[in-house]
Amino acid sequence: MLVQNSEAMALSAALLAVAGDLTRRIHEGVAARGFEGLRPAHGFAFTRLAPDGATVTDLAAHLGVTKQAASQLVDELVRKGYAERRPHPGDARARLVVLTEEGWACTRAAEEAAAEAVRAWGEVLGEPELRALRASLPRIVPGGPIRPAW
Amino acid sequence: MLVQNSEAMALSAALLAVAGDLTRRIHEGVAARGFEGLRPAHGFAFTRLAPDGATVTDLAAHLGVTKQAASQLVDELVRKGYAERRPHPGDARARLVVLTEEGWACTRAAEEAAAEAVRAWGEVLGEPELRALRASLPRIVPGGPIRPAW
DNA sequence: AGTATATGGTCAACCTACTTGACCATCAGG
DNA sequence: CCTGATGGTCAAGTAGGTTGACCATATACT
Repeated sequence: MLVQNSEAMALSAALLAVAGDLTRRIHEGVAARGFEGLRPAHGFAFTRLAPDGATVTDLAAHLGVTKQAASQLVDELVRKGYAERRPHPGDARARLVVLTEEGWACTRAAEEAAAEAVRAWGEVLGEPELRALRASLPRIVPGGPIRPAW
Repeated sequence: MLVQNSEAMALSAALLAVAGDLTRRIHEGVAARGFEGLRPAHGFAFTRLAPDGATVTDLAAHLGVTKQAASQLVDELVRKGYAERRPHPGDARARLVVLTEEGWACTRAAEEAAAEAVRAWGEVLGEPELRALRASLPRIVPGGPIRPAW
């Protein structure tokens, strides 16, 4: 029992360390590609806006914050030229927030940075272990929202 | 290349989702065991204080914040009865922050909550995959500090 | 149709965790 | 001893979030 708990803590600590490292690497990689003044929270917003845009309320639910906070975040993205608010087709109350071309470029930069980080893992672990990770992790929290958690 | 990037994103997203889920489960598990009013950041502080205590400056470095912020966090832990400041043996400037008995109880609660979460993973993945995870993850960021990262 | 209620969004005020800057006490090296 | 570096706190400012009030539009119910 004591051993089991300490094993669980070791696994948990390693996971959180890797997650922290990944977040930092993506953030730095994005900044290094010229997209500055962005925080990780913006990245999580991008993942929701990317496909077809989203409403402020959708975004708030995705990020786990109030819609007021989400609205402020959108303000910031709009001010910096990464997103824009358009009228919502089929609901005059709502507004559809979509990425600008600059927003898409930033999304691609984040993907490149993530790929770099994952390549670094591959060099340490080797291909088979990396594939095992790729197979295991998505099964743990299947539909899990990707958002800041602490 | 496009495939590689999107694979990397899928792996990254899964990892962040698992990390977020783990953080949430530990937090809720600790609260469910009667330790309320604690944020995840406090947990990260506990992991540093646990062995033999630490100075405020040590703690600040561990958490990646200023020593003033660390000091405020210690104030809070002291006020809630989880830690206490003692004179530092061998350095009259410094003060050693150590866990109280309540602090140790909370640490054990966090370990139990983490063990519960990991057990849930085991039920989804099966023992072999879980062991593979336990073997792989610590190799990615060997000495990585466990701290909030976004 | 007509009213009532729910929903999307914003404005304003407040809260909290963190920062920067100044400062004091103590340590360590000449 | 001085002198600079280090551990720690106090005070004030900032950033990102919250709660609460409010308007416009959509949806449901007679």
